[in-house]
Amino acid sequence: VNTVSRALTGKRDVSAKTRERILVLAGQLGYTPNLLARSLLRGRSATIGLLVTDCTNPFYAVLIQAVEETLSRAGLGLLLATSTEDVEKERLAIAMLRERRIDGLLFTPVDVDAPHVHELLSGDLPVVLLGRRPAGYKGGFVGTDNVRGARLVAGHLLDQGHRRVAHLTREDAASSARERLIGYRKALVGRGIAFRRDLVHGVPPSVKGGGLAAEWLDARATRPTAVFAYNDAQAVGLMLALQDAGIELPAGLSVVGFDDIELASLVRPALTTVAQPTEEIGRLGAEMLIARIREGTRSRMILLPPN
Amino acid sequence: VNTVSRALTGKRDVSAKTRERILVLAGQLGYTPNLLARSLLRGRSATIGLLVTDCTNPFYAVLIQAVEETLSRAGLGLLLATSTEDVEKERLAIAMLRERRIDGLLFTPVDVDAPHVHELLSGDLPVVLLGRRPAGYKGGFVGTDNVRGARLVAGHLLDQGHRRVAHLTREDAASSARERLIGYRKALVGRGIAFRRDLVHGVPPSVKGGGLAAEWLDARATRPTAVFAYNDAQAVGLMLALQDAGIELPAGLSVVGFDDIELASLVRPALTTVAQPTEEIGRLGAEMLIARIREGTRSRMILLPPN
DNA sequence: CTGTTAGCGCTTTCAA
DNA sequence: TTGAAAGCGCTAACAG
Repeated sequence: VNTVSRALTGKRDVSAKTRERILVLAGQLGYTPNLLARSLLRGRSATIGLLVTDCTNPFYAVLIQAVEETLSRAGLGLLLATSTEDVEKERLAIAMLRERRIDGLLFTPVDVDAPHVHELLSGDLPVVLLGRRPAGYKGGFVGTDNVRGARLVAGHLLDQGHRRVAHLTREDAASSARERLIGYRKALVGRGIAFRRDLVHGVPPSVKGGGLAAEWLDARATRPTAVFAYNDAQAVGLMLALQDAGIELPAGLSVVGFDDIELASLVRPALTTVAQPTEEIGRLGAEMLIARIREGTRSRMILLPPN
Repeated sequence: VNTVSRALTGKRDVSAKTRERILVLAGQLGYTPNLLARSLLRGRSATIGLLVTDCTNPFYAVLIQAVEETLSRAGLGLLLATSTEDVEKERLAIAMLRERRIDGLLFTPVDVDAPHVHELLSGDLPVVLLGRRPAGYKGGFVGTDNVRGARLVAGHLLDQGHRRVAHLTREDAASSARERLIGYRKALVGRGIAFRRDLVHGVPPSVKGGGLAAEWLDARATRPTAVFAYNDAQAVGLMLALQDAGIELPAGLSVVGFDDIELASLVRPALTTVAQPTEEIGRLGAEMLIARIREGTRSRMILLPPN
């Protein structure tokens, strides 16, 4: 048994003849090593967990793809789980992944302040957070500089002369929403314009949410001249609702988004938006986790500039 | 050790008092059962593999989400791999999944006639194919009735009076493309219109591919009055290329697609298309595989009607 | 009801 | 260079 093991894993102390014989036979018999047994012994499963909120979201779809490619190049497997923005489902998913003894976890928390997230981050499992992080967190993280991105794109509207710029946000606990709100505020304040709470409105971060925002706009006495949406899906939903109501864009309302998903370039007029380096987030996150697991490299915070 | 195992897995022969003591202690110690060890013993890993070509494609994104939710409800893990439409990467991915001893595989082959696919399908691992299948295959499959869908949507164009209807296809070995071509042909022949090879053109199944198709159209002497695209991405790419060239739609050209991805409803004019019941494909595929693994139910072919 | 033993397939250590 | 033995954490079978 031992000699076979040594031959197949390419160790030195096997004669060329024996190795040859073993490899041929293994091929004929269709032998596939059992990684479960190896993992049990070594205490490492060569498998990474990825826990996101929703694969359907194009941002996560791209992220998953980038992570998968990076891991597979490193010979690691990918256990995927989704929380569908549900804290309880997230808790169960983490338990499921831990039972399977993942070597590390890439994770987008639903609520960065949930107790089980805190527990996870102070535990032994190597974790790299993607895109969302608790305030004051010092561990591994890769994400977009949301504050900067929001300031950029909201500032763009202001620089075009808009003074009543509304901001669509989301109502759940996503840290990205808080950060984009801060950037929006900074853009205003930096230009000496007062921040007005009543120009901020929370809707779901989806095309449908954008549609709801159109109703909110309609119900207001003085209409904003521009809107900075939390993400592209909202922005497109808003644009379409307005266009379908016969409003000409961008004359009737200027809209900017966030994410630069493919869709942003496919609507007309094309959506002005700020790009998250999504692929890079996935790749760097996976690489950071691999370095942590293999070399024990301490994980850092990487804030990528938006574009 | 045994008593602890029995208590945690909820077996009967443990006194209530002992069980209580064990559960409390396990909680305090943060004990998580090691599924690798259990799997090694039982010969089942409680984990399913899902091998798709590309997570970025919205069709697969929805599929992955549906599969994940079905599996997690059944207490199963999901090992995800992607082939990026590359046959060799696909072969390696299958080996990777087998090493990890998945209990079954949900699979979208790049090329249904590749030797390693044949080998896989005649092996012992329970497999359910999604969306694509080899000719004459008799095992587990869930997919859309592409022939019927194509006939439906191409027929729609013909019924509107179009006579020169072109078909965009893809050039690789995807069985879905062959089937949609057959449906297109049937729609023509059923109405007594001759099939013309020169009205069929292969481009990549993406927005960009649709853009290429616009160039192909321009280069033709007599222009088709309508186009049936392989999928929505192609259709949208074509529409945008024409619109950006100043052509009015649908007056200048009628376009229909296939898939009914979200994007189809977000372009203007909204794209006429035929819906694949994507979520259902994912859910039924996963359920079929679970039934096969747990009850030994023989897997069938399920051809879902398009919409 | 509880404890002991064996063994899943592999790799590490040590002996031949 | 090869083989034998031990043990990773768990559960099935059986003894107490």
